[in-house]
Amino acid sequence: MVRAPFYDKSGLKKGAWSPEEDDTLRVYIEEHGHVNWRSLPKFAGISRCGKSCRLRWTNYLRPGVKRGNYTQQEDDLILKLHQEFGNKWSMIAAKLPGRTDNEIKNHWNTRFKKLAKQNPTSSQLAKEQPCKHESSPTVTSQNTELGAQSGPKFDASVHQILESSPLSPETFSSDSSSLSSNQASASTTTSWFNESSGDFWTEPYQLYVQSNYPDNYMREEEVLSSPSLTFYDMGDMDLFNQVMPTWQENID
DNA sequence: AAGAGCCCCAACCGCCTAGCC
DNA sequence: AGGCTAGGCGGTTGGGGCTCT
Repeated sequence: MVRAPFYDKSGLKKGAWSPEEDDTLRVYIEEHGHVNWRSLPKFAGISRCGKSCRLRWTNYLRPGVKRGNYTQQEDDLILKLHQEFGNKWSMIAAKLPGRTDNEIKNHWNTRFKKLAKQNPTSSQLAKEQPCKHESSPTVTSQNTELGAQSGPKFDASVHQILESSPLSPETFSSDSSSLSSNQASASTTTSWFNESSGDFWTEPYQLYVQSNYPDNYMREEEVLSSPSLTFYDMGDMDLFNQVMPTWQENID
């Protein structure tokens, strides 16, 4: 499951954490806090880099960290927040008490790969319907490229789902992703949306939103009133539409 | 039963940003 | 203003466990 422990050139331990190391780190942080991660391992007597300690603490040892089994509310909320924030896992995690960005990221990746695989209609749609981002030449060329590179149907459906994701073009390209480059393509995407017609695209977003979250979750109105709910949120409705039925079935 | 392939997730890596000098 | 450092973030990888054949 995890990498086998080993020591790097500088003598720092890497790979899986032992229970003893966990205890040492937990006890030290509970007693002294974590003012300086870089010097923490030295004072705590752990042969790890500070970064590794921070990660272990935030993702595993920190009190209140929930593990496994996502509730339907959490799944729904992750979907919703991903529409707003894209792959900003830390921002999504901030709205999900007890969940870490790393865990949500893993959950999203594995869950959506699985769902995309289970939903053959999405790959069918990719063939039969023009890509909704077609107005963007850059994205279109990338789609073609990706389609050629990846053979299996599975990949096509995954790509289609992820293309609908806010950051998808850049995320899937070989270039590094950035918000600004996404925002740069906003105008083309928006123009596509404005030109489109049909019930689906005019359906209110609320249709897909459950309003019965506990108070500690982000409230629906908070999401809807968010100024960042712009072009890509509506673009992501495609993703939502494809995945939600399967998602719900799996949960039920 | 056993080998192959896939899934899942902890951990790592590289980059970016904020803060300090 | 520019360089340095530490912390944080998102993407990727490694490998044990699970499922399939």
